[in-house]
Amino acid sequence: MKPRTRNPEETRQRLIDATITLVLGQGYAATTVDQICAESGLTKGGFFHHFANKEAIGRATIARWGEIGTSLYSPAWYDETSDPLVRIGRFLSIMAGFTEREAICTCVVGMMSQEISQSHESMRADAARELAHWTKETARLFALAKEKHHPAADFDPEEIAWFLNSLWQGSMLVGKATADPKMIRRNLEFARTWIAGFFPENLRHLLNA
Amino acid sequence: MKPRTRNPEETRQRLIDATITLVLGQGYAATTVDQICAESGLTKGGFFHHFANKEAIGRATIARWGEIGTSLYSPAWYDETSDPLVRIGRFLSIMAGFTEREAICTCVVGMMSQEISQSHESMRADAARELAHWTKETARLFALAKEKHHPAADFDPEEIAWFLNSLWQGSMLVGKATADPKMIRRNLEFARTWIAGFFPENLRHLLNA
Amino acid sequence: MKPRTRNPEETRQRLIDATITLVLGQGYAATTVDQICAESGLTKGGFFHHFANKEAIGRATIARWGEIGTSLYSPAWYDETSDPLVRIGRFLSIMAGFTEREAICTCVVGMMSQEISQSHESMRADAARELAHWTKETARLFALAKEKHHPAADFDPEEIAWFLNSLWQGSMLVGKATADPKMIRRNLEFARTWIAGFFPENLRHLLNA
Amino acid sequence: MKPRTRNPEETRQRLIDATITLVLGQGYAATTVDQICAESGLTKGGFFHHFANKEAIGRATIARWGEIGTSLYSPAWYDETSDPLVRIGRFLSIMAGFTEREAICTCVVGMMSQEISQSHESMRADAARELAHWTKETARLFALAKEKHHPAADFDPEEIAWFLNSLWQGSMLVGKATADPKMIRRNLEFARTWIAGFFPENLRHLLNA
DNA sequence: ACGTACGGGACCCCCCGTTAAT
DNA sequence: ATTAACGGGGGGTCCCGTACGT
Repeated sequence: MKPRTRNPEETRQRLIDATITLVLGQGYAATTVDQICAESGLTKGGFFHHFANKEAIGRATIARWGEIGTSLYSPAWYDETSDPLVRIGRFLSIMAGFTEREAICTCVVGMMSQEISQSHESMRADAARELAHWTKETARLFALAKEKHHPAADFDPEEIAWFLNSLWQGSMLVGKATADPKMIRRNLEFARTWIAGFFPENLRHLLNA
Repeated sequence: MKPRTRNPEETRQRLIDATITLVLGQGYAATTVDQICAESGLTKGGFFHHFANKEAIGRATIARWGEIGTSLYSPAWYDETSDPLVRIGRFLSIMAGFTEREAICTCVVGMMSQEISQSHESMRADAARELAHWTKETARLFALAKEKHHPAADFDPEEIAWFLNSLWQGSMLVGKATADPKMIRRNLEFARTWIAGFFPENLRHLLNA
Repeated sequence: MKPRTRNPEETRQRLIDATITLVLGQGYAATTVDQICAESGLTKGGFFHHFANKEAIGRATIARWGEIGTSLYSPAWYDETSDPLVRIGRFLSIMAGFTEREAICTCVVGMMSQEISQSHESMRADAARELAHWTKETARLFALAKEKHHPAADFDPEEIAWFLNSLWQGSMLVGKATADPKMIRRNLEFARTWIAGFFPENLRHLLNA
Repeated sequence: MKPRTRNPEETRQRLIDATITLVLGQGYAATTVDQICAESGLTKGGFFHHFANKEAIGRATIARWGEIGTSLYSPAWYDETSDPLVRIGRFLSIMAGFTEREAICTCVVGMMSQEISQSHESMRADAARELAHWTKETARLFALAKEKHHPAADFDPEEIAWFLNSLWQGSMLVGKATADPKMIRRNLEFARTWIAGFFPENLRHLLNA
């Protein structure tokens, strides 16, 4: 009966982190509030002090995953000193690295999108926002590259970014089902050479930095 | 109080079809046996006569989805009279057509993979098998094309097929979250030109048949 | 794991009877589905097979109480052979007898009305219907008496019946709070003499049969 | 984060007033401490500073309702200058007026009695005390009238008062269920003529003042 | 005096699965 | 082959009360 921490913000984080872990493993619907509580050492009474309902923590989890992604990709997205092509290359490498670092290579936003897009409109919108954010930042890299280096073939940065996003999400999905992370990396290498095709030959090596 | 049909096989199909509908809309975990019964006009007792448990119908649903896919793609996969490149082109068009025909463009296997791959090993294996089947048939087209037409650049048919599969799954996922099927079709067009790049220029028009 | 009875109608009755007991003791809101189950030897799974939700059994309980009342009052309400005044007198005696027979003299409909009339419209309507039924049957007795015996003072049978209903409900309420059933009987005797006042002196003895 | 008022007594009143509002609408059991806090703009901590538990505010609410009643009826109960019969008439008119003033014509004490009389002995006693107080003050009027005007028929002031109390409580109960306040007023008029019957004809007009 | 964070428990509902009956 | 009745056990929500700050 002792409040163990007097740090509500940290408790909130613990709850969200637990949710991330659980959702990555089994999805949103299969994740129960009890599990979240057990994982984060809280009781349900405590849980519902921080989140009005399960959907609330679902949305918070999506938002948190967005932040995690941003910090993961920031060496590519926000390093304004390097050449855009270098940053694109680094971006692909970050994703490839992700497949090696994590036990299960999955995306919370991707997982939840599938389950809830028809049934929980507000969560779907949240997920869509995160995907759009990812795409926008990625598209910005392509726009910069297009501006700086006259591309061999014209392209729309946004369309390329959506293509990459889809490939990435799908690769994680299929990779999880087949339990084959190597395939994910191969897909990313295909993407790298495909992107290279848009730029003059003498610059393509920048993508491999 | 009287059995309404004396056609058990049809009843089984009704149950599976109901499950497909429900899973496409809300995923596997959120789909309840009661909902399946309601959707197919049966009661619990009837359900458990045909399927030992929820997982059993899950597996049957995955298998059924595989059959649906096979019949969907068969004009491309099994038309041995046409040129492989024509069949590849047709294959892409079938997928593009799918985005227009269906209210929600989704794949049962893709959806279930996400949710159950860590928690239900046998279902994961089933899903993986279906994905592998898709890939194998698709890879066969690429192998035939490679055999018939000397490709401009070498490639591994299987790797290409996994790439396509991933892109397709990811496009459906992202398309559902963003509610943007046009993007799916754009992604498929990117794939078409990317594939074209592997073959000599004078043959590429075959992909657009 | 053995279904103890194969008599669903009886099970339903057991549930309703348990609800009556519990509601009489503590009201509707304080009565839990668990208590109802414990009292009737069923599990919650069983309960929700018979009733969609708590409100459903609430409504069934109101209806059942109406039936109980009807059979209680039927010697007065439906004995078409006796003089109306005799039947009115018998009616009052039935109520008075009720205060002696029952451990707690209370009315389910009256209790539930109080709690739910602002919050559960459909239940309120059910309760109102039962009260109106009671009044209608009672008013019919007064109408018969008025028709047969020219009353000393004119009166509206319905108004008298509502008055009696209110007095009866209020007496039970106050009697419960003060734990004084004798007061209820005194109130009913006041009512008897008040009613007597409407009829010629030489007939008044009929009310005391 | 700062105590908004430095007036604890007023806060206590706000809590009780909120409880009155809520109990009138939905009863005691259905009223939660959280609702009381929300209604009075306080938090749980504040609530439990003023009241040890839910029962404590229940008892305070009963007491407060008694005070409200006293001030409501004081023009009849405590105007020692007027004739007792005039005061009795006024008393009935006050009740009739209550049915017109209030959106829902209900009595907190009556409502709570029903719910808690079997389960919360101390609250039942409180409610009984309030009902007895009401009766005592009312009985005093009848005793005064009996003393001053030799009644046509003998009566026990207390018994009459309990009768009136029961009728009043029951009328509010039934009136709420049937959503018919006019009936309540009709019942009170019946009571008025019934009371009149105890006094000589030439004095009865005093009751209609 | 009052707010916030939390514990512990229960409430309603429902879910998956079994058994007996038809 | 299909149904109805029921068991057992969560699942999400909320409720009452406490501990601890301010």
